[in-house]
Amino acid sequence: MARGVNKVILVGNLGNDPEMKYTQGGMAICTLSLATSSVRKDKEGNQQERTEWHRVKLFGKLGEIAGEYLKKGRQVYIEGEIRYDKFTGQDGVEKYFTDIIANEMQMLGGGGEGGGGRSERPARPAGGRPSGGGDYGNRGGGGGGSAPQRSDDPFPDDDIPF
Amino acid sequence: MARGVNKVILVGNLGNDPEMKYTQGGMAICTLSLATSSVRKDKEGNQQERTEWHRVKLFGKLGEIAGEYLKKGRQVYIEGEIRYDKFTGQDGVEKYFTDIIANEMQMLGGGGEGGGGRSERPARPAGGRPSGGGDYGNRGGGGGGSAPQRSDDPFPDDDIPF
Amino acid sequence: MARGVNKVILVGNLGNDPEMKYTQGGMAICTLSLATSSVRKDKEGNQQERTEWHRVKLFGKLGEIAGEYLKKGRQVYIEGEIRYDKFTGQDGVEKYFTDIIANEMQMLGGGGEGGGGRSERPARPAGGRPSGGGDYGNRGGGGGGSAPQRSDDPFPDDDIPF
Amino acid sequence: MARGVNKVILVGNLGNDPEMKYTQGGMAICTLSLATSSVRKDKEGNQQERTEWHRVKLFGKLGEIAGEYLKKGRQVYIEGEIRYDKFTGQDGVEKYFTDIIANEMQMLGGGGEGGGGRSERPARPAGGRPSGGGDYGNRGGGGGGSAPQRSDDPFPDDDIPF
DNA sequence: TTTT
DNA sequence: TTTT
Repeated sequence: MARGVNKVILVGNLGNDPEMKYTQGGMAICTLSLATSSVRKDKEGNQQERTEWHRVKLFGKLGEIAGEYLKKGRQVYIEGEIRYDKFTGQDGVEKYFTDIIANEMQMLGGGGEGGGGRSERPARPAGGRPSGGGDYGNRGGGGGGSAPQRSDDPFPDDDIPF
Repeated sequence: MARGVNKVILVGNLGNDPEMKYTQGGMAICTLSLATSSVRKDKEGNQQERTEWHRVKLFGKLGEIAGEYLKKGRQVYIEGEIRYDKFTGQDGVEKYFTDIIANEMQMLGGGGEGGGGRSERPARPAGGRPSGGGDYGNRGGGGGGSAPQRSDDPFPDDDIPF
Repeated sequence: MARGVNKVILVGNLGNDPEMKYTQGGMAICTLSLATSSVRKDKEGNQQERTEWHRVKLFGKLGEIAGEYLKKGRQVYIEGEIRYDKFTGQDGVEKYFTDIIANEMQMLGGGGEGGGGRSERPARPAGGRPSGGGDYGNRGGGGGGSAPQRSDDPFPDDDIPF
Repeated sequence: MARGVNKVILVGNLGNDPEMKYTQGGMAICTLSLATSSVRKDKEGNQQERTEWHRVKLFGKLGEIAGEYLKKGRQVYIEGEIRYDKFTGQDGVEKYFTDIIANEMQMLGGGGEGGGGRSERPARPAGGRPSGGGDYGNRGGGGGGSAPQRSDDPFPDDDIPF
């Protein structure tokens, strides 16, 4: 449920390979550094390029897929929401972070499913449980089997003609 | 899962009260007629208004909420996807329909929960099944509530669009 | 200006080469056939694929770029709005069309600028005037030269820090 | 022009009246504090509400309209892009800011044009220049010059924060 | 058929 | 700091 809309849509390229972490419960947390750039003219009429680097987080099953298939340089579509966080460091200084919490991801430019091949990174650490379960960032995360790559399903029940 | 992105975002006003139907399995199908209009200048520089009427469908729990709380004239935010359908009438003529299949809905302009009050329309026909937990939009679904249910012909009435 | 929001975001692949037409005033009208598909499980648990074919129109400068650089099979990002039209044929039968009127386009998957090379299609017919002018579908469409590939500019004036 | 997509869509309520500033050139800069909140269940199954406060900036004509018509508490639709900035304070400490740069705005919930009445704040400071035609959002702009341009290396690699 |  |  929501009071309001907080939606982000990004198409960009990865500046680095994905970074993987796992919660104690074994849930994947994948962090991407994603560049979107645009060109405009400044006051003197010169071309000016500006790049925004987005910190994108993908949780659970979606994070695992991202960690397996994405690599530095790849182009990706991300849909999610903005989350602002504040931490106070040991030095007592407050630090602010802005993350994009993804709820959908699409690899672009071909190579979709098997395309470039999986990375060598292990998909999950020993001891992790089969994901899916106790998600806390990923809305939905289909309990069951398949890997929908999206956590919104417009068809809640399945007796809909398809 | 998806190969591609098909996303629609609408903010508009209802031209009529929602229309409710139910599958044999008891799933709600709510249809909205939603207006979005824009003004531009034509070649002569005159203000020209144009209104698009979107046919929006909401299924399941989301459809029930829409049917209960929305009314003619209300402003609403819809997120969903475009679906094109073709039916051949008894006269052999093909008919084309474009629907927006909603996966998120937000009532706008206050009155959200108790606001204008529920409509008098019955929320569900006799025999319908109870409809699970309370959540706008249906990211995820799964987990808690109602079980999927089979119906032999999910769309008994639906060879009559509109 | 608008009373409401009517926004579409698509990522898909072209089913065909772009079709080009030109108004009497010389403005380009480019039509794309764009596929977005999704996979779900039906009631029996089988994978079911469904593809939507969107008819996308790009006007003016944006249409010329599309006509030059896009080709059958290419993946593209489109942002625009839905427009419903009704025509009555010579047989007296009403026909309905749904178009996506693009206001932004991004070629995906590399090959952006020079990528696969321009198509052989002429960019503009003899006698056409240098485009840009008499737009009727394209909001904005910079009168003069430049090729912004987007018609929204968040920086209306240029004394903005960049 | 853009290499990538950086798009934000927000529907929320203003936490305060808009703040207006003006550049030396007289261009308006309107800053909004916009709340979007969502409710989910935490691990214990309790309802947890979380609110994000977005800092939204609107420039030029759009900023003037926002400054005149918006007020604390009003609900608004914003479309724009994310911009990350870093400033170094006089104390030598780096500070990070995330702004949403709006390119479209829609007041929601009625009261659109004359609704609540204009605020008492002056619309523009003395010396400001007049600010062009009247249109919400600013599709269009453009006019001027240059051709698309390639940048040699769009991805200067990995001097990326985070 | 809505809304401002 | 908003809203329901």
